[in-house]
Amino acid sequence: MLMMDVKGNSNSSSSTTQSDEEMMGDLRRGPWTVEEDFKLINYIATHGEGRWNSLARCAGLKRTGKSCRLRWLNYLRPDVRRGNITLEEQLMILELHSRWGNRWSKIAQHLPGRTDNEIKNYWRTRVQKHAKQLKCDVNSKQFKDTMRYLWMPRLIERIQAAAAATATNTSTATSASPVATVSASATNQHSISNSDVVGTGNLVMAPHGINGNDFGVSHGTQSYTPENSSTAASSDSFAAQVSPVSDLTTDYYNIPVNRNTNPDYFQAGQVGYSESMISPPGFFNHGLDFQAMEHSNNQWPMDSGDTSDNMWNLEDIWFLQQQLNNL
DNA sequence: AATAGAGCCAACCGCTCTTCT
DNA sequence: TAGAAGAGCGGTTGGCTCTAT
Repeated sequence: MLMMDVKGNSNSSSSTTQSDEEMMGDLRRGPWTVEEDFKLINYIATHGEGRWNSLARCAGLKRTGKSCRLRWLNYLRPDVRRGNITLEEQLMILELHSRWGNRWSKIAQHLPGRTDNEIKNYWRTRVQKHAKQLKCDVNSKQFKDTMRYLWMPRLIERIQAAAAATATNTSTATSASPVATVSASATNQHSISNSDVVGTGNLVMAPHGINGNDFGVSHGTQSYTPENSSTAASSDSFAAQVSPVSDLTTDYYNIPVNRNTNPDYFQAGQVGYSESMISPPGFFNHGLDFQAMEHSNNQWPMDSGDTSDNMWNLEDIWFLQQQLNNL
């Protein structure tokens, strides 16, 4: 599929550089074409990234450097992940956002393969939607408490369940295999209990991507063809490779040996979920039957990786609103 | 089957910070 | 040291897709 519309006339950004101005004559905007993607990929493969304005010129792209950079970082990079945000990633986003607010790029550093843009979009479309349903501001203390004391523990439970199911399946399906047996027991060994979640102080989240192959997604193996270009094909071509629900196994709950040089990565001993998610006194005593809620229906927000946009039913919303009113 | 509305996401905008000369 | 250019960030928007009616 070739282009499409070229919208707008000229870039009036205050940050527009002289180099940009020189290119203004026939600058392209809007969606990228397959040919443009090819040019950019091939040029970067040969010359590397950086110096985006000159890169755009030298690559023969009628785009601004900013546009090239954005396209590369958000879409064409070989290690960019696509597909649904997994439970683990949701949990990470909620936690990191509670720390840093809208520091999307900083949050993205802890979610390998995810871009700040993707995380930002996730937040705006999913999380803010739920805040709206609860009729409270996404930045309000009430909403933050709801995230911290309800959603995040809930996510951890779901992650546990998924891990246990994976272990069970692995064990059952290949019980004759000694390797599988070891794997399953290892998973059980590292599984966490509810008491960890609510405050025994043992749970520390390990950074993703330690081995570069987290979540069962093969990074950097996406070979580029016109067919899997964003404009030629939708992200489905990528999404098909990504399990909607993480195949999380043992590493996630390991106390990590800090193999990442990024000082911002969590380390054992730093505040973890267990410490940061202790329920405020009486929070769960306002009539919130967490387990009953789970069993009566499974329609929690961000309830699972493949149904992360589950809508709340009216009963849930009413129920949570009562909790918020009681805070 | 047609249409309206909502959801999603790629791309753009405008600003700030950093690097270079 | 100051100004220009480059890079990066967060906010916003436009259009495509999906879903409900």
